Amino acid sequence: MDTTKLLSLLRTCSGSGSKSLIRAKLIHQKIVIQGLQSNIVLCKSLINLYFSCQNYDSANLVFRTIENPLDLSLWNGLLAAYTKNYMFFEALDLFDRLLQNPFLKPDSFAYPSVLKACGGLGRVGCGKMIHTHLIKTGFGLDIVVSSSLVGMYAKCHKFEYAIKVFDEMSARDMASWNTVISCYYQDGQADKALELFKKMRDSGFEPNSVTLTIVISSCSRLLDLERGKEIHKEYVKDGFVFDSYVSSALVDMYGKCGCLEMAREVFDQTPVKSVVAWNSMIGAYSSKGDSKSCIELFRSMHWKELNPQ
DNA sequence: GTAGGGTTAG
Repeated sequence: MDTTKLLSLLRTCSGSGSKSLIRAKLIHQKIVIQGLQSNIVLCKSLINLYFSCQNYDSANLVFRTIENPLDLSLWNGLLAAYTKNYMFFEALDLFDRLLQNPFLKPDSFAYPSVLKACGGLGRVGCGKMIHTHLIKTGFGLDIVVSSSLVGMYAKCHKFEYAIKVFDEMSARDMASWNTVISCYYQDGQADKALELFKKMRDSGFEPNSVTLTIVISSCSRLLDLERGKEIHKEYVKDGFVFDSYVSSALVDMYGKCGCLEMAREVFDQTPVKSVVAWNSMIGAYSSKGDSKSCIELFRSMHWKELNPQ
């Protein structure tokens, strides 16, 4: 069996569950038998497959078995896989090993994952060191890297630093704006978040579902029903199949503002209801003292085989 | 056919 065949096998094998894990191990075995355990493309695909099966030890083993892992994208892919799965210690550990490798240097694709790990662990000291390094190397000019810096400082509750980095960015994209709007929201400054939302639109950006989630939540926190309604009308199209984050935020906003009818309307229109949507709707009835509806919803939540948290 | 950042409640 050649590399192309193995690669297409790996690609059809996506998904989780025990079945695909067994298949992953079989393909892994074939790769080793053919002596292809240092083939970068195959290893990257196999590592991703093991991650989708949540078998992190095997993914790690694949990486460690590669004789000369001198391909940066392999490291960056593993770093991203770790942070995507909230394995922040593992990500920082891998980054350390990358720094120790005499033949490799981290590039602009490595830093976003590492900064996310720093933020996730609240390691602001580590984040600051990386910040200094980014200024020296020039990688901080990269829009994704600098947005990650903003996010890292915000996660570490260093909001002044976060805003400073954002203000100094020479170019911004949608995600940078979302990061800074979310930063104000996290800092308890929902009014500032809405202010930045306006600035974002004035700069020529149309909000996406991430933006809408944060600004609707900001309206909720400010109990600003009128503003929330406006945003709902203007940006969330009628009969549109809602994004589950946006619809949960809307249910919460209407519920908090005491507008039960609208909360229920959005809730009923949401095809795939998240746990947050259920909790927000139940919370809305609860705040009105309507325990009958609370219990009714709680029962149908179980009926839908959704586990309450 | 390569690898990166941003989202909701309690």
